[in-house]
Amino acid sequence: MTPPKRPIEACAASQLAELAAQSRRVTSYDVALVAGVSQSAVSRCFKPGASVSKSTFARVMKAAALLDYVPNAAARSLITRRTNMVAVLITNRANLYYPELLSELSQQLTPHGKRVLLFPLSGEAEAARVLGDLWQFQVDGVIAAAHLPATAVAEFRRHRVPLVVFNRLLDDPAVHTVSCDHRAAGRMLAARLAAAGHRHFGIITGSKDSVVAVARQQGVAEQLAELGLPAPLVVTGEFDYHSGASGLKTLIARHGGIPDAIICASDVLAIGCLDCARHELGIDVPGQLSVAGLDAVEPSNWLSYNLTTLRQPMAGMAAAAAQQVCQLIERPDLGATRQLFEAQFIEGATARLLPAGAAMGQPFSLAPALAIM
Amino acid sequence: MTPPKRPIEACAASQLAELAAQSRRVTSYDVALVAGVSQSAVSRCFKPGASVSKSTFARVMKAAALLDYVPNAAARSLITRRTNMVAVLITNRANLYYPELLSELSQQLTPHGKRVLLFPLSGEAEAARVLGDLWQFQVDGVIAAAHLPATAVAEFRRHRVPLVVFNRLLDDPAVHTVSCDHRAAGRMLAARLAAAGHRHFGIITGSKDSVVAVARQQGVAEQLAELGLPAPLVVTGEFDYHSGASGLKTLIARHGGIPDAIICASDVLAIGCLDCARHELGIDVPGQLSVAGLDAVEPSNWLSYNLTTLRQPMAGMAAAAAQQVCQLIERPDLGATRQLFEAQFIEGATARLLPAGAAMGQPFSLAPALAIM
DNA sequence: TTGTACGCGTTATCAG
DNA sequence: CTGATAACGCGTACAA
Repeated sequence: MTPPKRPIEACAASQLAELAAQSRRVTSYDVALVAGVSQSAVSRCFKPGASVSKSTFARVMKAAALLDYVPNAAARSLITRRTNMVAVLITNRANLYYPELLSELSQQLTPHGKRVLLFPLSGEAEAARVLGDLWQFQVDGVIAAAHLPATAVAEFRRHRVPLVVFNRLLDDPAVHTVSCDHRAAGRMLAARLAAAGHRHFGIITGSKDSVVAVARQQGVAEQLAELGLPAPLVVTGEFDYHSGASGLKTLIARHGGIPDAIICASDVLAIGCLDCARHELGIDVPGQLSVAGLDAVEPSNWLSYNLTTLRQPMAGMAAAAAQQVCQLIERPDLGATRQLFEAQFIEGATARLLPAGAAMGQPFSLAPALAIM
Repeated sequence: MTPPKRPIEACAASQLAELAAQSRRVTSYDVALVAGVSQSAVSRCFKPGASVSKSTFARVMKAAALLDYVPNAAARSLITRRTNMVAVLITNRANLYYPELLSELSQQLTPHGKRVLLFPLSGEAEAARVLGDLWQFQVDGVIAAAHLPATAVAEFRRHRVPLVVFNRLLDDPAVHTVSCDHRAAGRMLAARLAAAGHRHFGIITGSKDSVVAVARQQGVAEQLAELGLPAPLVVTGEFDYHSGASGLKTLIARHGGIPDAIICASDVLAIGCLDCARHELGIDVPGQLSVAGLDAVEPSNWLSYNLTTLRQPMAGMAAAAAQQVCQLIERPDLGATRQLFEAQFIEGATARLLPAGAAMGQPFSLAPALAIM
């Protein structure tokens, strides 16, 4: 195959014509023909760090540009066994309440050359079908920010797909995990509120299949028990604004009055509770009632709310998950790690609190509940 | 290749051992060997609507299950020229303010057997690199909910990738589009406010590269001009809560007092403006000032705000975009369509308004501005 | 209905 | 540094 005497442009034009006639797509072979080199030379030009001479590289790139050639990822991954895709399993809830999660994950994966393939999970029943799809795509790794059926982890292992579980702690310790320590967060919040003298706690939570909410609730209950305080009243609804309001009313009815503090399993619940207390029931928050959320979504720090809550370091967690899955893709046999992030306490103004650091042995007017400690 | 006399399970076990030894992955050929059929028979079993006998189908499926076989999408798409992936180009802004967009798109594409491959765009500079990546993946189609560079549309055409542009109207009429009619929405809002007697308008908008915001602002300005009202004062900031507050202060300074109505280019801006007016400046809304948003994100209908705003029918728009791109994938030569959706007016309680329908010729105490009409 | 043979577009190996 | 050749795993005419 001697280099054609005709100028490369003319050569490209005739090649394009032939391509159109046969309705083929542009391949590395076409580029090779136009550039007057072998097909493997073209391939090498598109592989970073391959050994190609300056001059052939230039010819090939020019030909490629003329023909609008791009390497076909499907063909490439057939042989490299890399698709450069990472699957993200995500529930609609996570999608709605942590919009930054997906952006962060994508942003963090891009520099590694990976793209996000989205697998939304609405219900548990869907999981099986979705996983079936998942294997077909031969993704390099998976980040699961959704509830997985019990058998799923074993399946990932069988199919040898690296898995990083996000924001939930499975029983299986051999699973790579990046999560906020929701139980510790619940404990911290309960401790801060108890220290400020609250005795009677209510909890408003969303549907029970949220592992995150359950862990938080556990933390709260544990801490209260250890402090010798009465067990919290628990009301379960959905995770929406309306459930915060109805939860508050139910709690008041069940407790026979306004409890001291209400902890909500999400900020949206807390805001619903807060609005209902202030605007509907005329309750003074935090004078008569302390309300705390758990999430620190954006509206929680708006002036109208200024919610007492806990912030998950979402960006950092997403970055860690991305990092972790990429590492796992390079070295699949790495031992399982559990990265636990600490929630950050946001004081806000919807709960009565002692100044930070005042809880321990300060000469402060201690509330009755503290005397028990 | 006669069917082995050994039970299929034993056959599968030895095959698996061999696979592990060579660290190959399970292929249709392995399944064929275990099931005692040809490779193409296996292929047919995984193609819906192919002609396979009941008995071979059963044998193949059993063998496949024993080996954990799934067809390799990369290899398949090499032949079929379908990757079953749809790229979604999305800005971080859209990601944050319309979290339901991605869920809806995924949900709507799933029944068509398509999955979403995510391409987030932070800045315009990134677009070129992202597009380069995009072609490699050979996606079946693209939904663009981000600003595209002027040359991009031509590139899509050259690469023969079906494109649906979401929520922005390009000049090129030959581009398939699904969008809310933002200009009409702006006009409607301005008209309603003008009808209720507002004369002096302010606009708080986000950065200028949001086509959506620009279109809305145009609509407002046009309508006011047609009604013979003074041109609105415009303040540009970011799209966040804080910019709403600072925008309000700037507007008051520039107007030399409180304007009659402020229209914000997004609900978050409006809420920032509202909170600042009420909590910081002590302005009575809507008594002294009407505030309107443009988006109807979830917080806008919370009791503390109850914002006057316009809702985009996001779910419907997402469904239409998904539908459109799928249709285009089947028939790429379809003529360009522009689907325009109408925004829904949400009265709320942050703007003084006439009862709906009262604007035209009703015996109503007309405000001064209306006399001009 | 089933099997044979080939091609999809690339990367990897190896000899020159 | 370059080119021939062999995979990669599957779908699909075509013949049986």
